Formats: sequence, structure tokens, C-alpha cells
Amino acid sequence: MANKSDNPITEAEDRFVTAWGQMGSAWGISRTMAEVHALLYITGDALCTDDIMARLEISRGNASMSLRALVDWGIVLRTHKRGDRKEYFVAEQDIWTMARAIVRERLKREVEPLLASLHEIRDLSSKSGAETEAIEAHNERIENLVAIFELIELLVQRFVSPSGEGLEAAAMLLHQHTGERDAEGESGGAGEARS
Amino acid sequence: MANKSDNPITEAEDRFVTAWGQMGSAWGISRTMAEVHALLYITGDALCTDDIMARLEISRGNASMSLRALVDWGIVLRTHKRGDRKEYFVAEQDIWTMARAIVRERLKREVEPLLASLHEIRDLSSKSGAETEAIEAHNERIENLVAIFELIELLVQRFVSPSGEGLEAAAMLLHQHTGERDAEGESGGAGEARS
DNA sequence: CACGGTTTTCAGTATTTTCTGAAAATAGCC
DNA sequence: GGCTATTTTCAGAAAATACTGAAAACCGTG
Repeated sequence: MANKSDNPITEAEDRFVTAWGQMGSAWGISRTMAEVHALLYITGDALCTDDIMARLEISRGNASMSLRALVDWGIVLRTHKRGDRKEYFVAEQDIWTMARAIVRERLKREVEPLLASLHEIRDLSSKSGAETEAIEAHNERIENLVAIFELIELLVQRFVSPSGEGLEAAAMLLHQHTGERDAEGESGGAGEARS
Repeated sequence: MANKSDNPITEAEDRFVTAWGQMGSAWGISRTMAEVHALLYITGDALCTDDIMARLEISRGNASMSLRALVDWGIVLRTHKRGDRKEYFVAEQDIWTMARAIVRERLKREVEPLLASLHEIRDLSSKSGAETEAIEAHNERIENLVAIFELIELLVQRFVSPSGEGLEAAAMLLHQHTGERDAEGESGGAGEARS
């Protein structure tokens, strides 16, 4: 068997794994977790822990923890092959479903706690007896933050969460609404992936 | 002079600094940088390096580097006070301007490089002579990624970047478009902050 | 152009985060 | 239940990241 860079597809996969891993770490996700996801997504295959360990050269523990996290995020699913005791993992292939899961999860983990803090802070601030100009300005700043994050939460919930569909529609709507001036042709829309 | 938690506003400020710092680190921004920004935003004052060092208990070097980064991001501005040699810093107070700056910057730093990689990977992938079903599926996955990130880039550029205004409008549009069903009243919209 | 005040830089250190590897838990099978 | 294959956990190690402090650079002034 030849080198792993024997064909351009494998090379492309590796490059994608690297790029996605970097993106992930810039967004506060562990590089390895993003790489595992990248590998599962780009190959499209059901891989077992050993496949992933081998391809990414990581330990069993790391693979196990990353996979669990990805399953928790809802962008990777566990599967089995008949007659094989091992667990296999597949990435969600529909890119909008994936995007929704990611956005939903980040909302839950980061925006909601922040909003909870902001509400507490607002209560605390309004307890201040005096009503100087400085205090009013402070309160207004808090209000503005609460308002923008509530708006974000609302929008995300509307387009991303419950029923499912909607994000694409919104994207298309905006796309249309602002008028098309893109250079490239409409080759391969992002909404057509198989689920 | 009393304790620093002497009044609820100061307490609220500290809490906000902490919450914003946590949010920042979940999003791949250094905690301190986010805290410095939080402090400048929430106080609304022009503070000098020493003020910030004292309030956040950080070193001069750290303060200097964080401030520079914030200025680079375009969400903090340098100012001066007449008859004072020191530099002072103020946070952008308009929350939409701030949001636009942040989104724009992240697009530039993280989405654009990813897209560049994806384009290279696409070229690489298409070099594969053979056209098996597996290869076609691989190419389609890459196309889907390119499409979704190009859409994101386009939307962000449209609403966030050049002319300036637009994000609020979009938000309001969507807000309207999906029909209002929020429990709370419309107290204090996020768009009214002074610049 | 020398001086005091101010800011920046950066080598070294501290802290945080991530990863490993082996032991413990779990799960299917006979 | 006992046996083996597989997965999970987690204490400690390694790597990455952030922070400090002091020296160097900068900058307006006399």
C-alpha cells in the first residue's frame, strides 16, 4: 500500500481536516474535536474509534472524549455494523441540519448563560436608589445589551430550532431581498445535501 | 474610601466584566481582552492604562496588548485629555456599531481563510482523474461547504460591512416577518444607543 | 538633544487547556 | 456467571496560551 498522500482525494481530506480544525480552535472548540468532525464529515463514512485514532494519530481517550462531545452536540451519530461489536460514528451530512445544531448548541451554552447574568445585573443595577445621570446611562447600557442578546436569542430560536427548516428560507430571503450581485453562477446550492 | 463593592453599580460593573470575559473565552477571545472591553463599555468612561490595570489587577504589558487588540478590532478608540500626556481609551458605545465591527473582524480572520482553503481543496479534489461515485460524493460535500460559507460571507458583507446601517433593519425585518409572539413588552430597543 | 513621562515589546514564567495511557467500567456472548 | 471485546474515565504529562515585569523604544518639551 502506498503513502497516505497517494491520491488527491486523501490529500484533500487531510487539508480539510486541518482547515476545519483551525477554524474550530479560533471559535473556542478543541482542535481535535473539530478534526474528528471534519474527518467524519468529509469521508462520509461510518468510522470506528480505531479508524479515527489511526487517521488522526490521537489516543483512544482523546478520540472517545471528542466523539462523545460531537454526539452531545448532535452533529455525529452512533451506528453499528451487524456482526461487529464495535461502535461506528457518522457525521450528519445535511449541512443545514449541521449548521442548525451548532448554532443551537452555542446559543444554549454561551448566550443563555450570558443573558441570565445580564438579567441579574439589571436587577442589581436598578436597586441603586439614586437616579443620577451616570446611573441612568449605566442602566441604558445594560438594557441595550439585554435587548440585543434577546433579539439574537429570538432570531436563533425562530430560524434554527424547533420545527427545523427555516434557516435556508431566511438565507434565501435575504439573498433575494438585497439583490443578487454575485460573480459566480449558481452551481450546487448548499441546501441539496442528502440527509 | 469604602470597599470597592460599596455600591450596586460598581458591583454590577464587576459582574458584567466577569460575564463578558467568560463569554469571550468561550468564543476564542482572550478573557482579559474581553474584560478590558467590558470595563470600557460598561463604565462608558475614557480610562487610561493605569485605571484599567488597577481595576482589573493586570500588568501593564497585558493591558497594553489587550488595548491594542481592541483598537485593531475597531471597538475601542484612543483619546487624549488636554494637558495630560497619557492616552485614554473609550469603547464604542453604539451597540450595533460594535456588533458590526466584531462580526466583520471575525469574518475577515476566520471565515475568509477557511474559504480560501476550501477553494484550494476544491481545485485539488477536481484534479482526481477518475469519476467514481465516491469521488462525486466527496466533491459534492466540498461544494456544499463552499456554498454555505460563501452565503455567510455574502450575508455578512451585505448587512454588516460597507455602508454601515442594515443589520438593525435586517433584524427588524426578520423580527416582523416571522410574526411577534414575545412575552415581554417593547421596552428599550437595542438600536437607540448614542454613538 | 537630553530628559521625564509614557507606551510597547518580549523572554521567561504561570496558568489553562488538551492529550495520553492505563485502569476501571460496560456490554455482549457462551 | 465467567470471558473477551470495547468504551469510558481520569490522574498526571505535555502542549498551548496568556501574563508579567523590566528593558527598550517612543515622544513631546525645554
